[in-house]
Amino acid sequence: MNNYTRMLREHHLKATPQRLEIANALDCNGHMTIEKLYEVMLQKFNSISLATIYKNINIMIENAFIQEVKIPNEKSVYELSKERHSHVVCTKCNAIKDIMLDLSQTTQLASQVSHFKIDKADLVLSGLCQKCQQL
Amino acid sequence: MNNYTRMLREHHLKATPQRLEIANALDCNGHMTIEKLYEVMLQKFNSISLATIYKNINIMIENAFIQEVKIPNEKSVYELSKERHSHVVCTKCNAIKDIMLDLSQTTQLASQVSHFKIDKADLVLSGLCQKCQQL
DNA sequence: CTGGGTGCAAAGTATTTGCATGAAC
DNA sequence: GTTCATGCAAATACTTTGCACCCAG
Repeated sequence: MNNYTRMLREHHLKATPQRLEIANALDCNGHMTIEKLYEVMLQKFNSISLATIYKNINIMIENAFIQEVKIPNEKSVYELSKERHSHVVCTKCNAIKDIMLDLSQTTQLASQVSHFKIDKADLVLSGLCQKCQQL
Repeated sequence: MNNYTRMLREHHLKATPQRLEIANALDCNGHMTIEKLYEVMLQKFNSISLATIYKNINIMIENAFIQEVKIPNEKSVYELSKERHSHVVCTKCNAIKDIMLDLSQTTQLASQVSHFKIDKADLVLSGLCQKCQQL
């Protein structure tokens, strides 16, 4: 039993070939739009349906196997669930990078000011990646 | 010439009655979905078209008169442009609160780690508002 | 076996576009 | 007067659903 099979089962998901490939694609590419994922999946399953992609993305989100990342001015991308992290995106080439930042201070302060009980912080930083700065 | 007229013109937008009402609605309600905005607009303009809403929302975003706020698991909301701020959202009742947080340290650190030139930080904190915590 | 996943087609929802008319400046 | 906004209808894009068949466990 391979890794992805185990990972899927831990999230109460049957390990079908299609799902294994979604897991693999997201693992290799880091962040993918639905569109891009469909494109990649078509190479392995020439008759896969977009409906299958959507159904799987949805159930995988429900079961916390993957996460949706909403990005300003761009389509959402999806990534395998992992340790909490933030995202840096390039507004020119759309590159996306994961970044570990300690937001506990900020979150705590926000909690005091707003009187909310906060349990999640989604931060997306936008700018220019190293390459695009040079152009 | 009223305030909204001036504000619209500063953003190179003609001040039509429909646009003035969009500005007013967003100003009064703080954050609105397309759907909610359409609903409110219908009360003042019984034959307004959804297309008009979309066209205006889009051009207002292009001209930085308003901003889109993308929220995890929810529809996007729109707000008048103002000083940079973060958002706290209640996962139970969907309330949204603006909050001023200093993210300069975080942004600077992110910049060093990622080698990106960062010019924007979008932070959405999710949790329970004061009321929903008590239920 | 049995429950649930797949692909297909169709339906549903969301958003954009083209065009004739009308209003802002 | 000229430019651009509006409303309507149609087109396009995006996402979900129903169903017959098939596969993972």
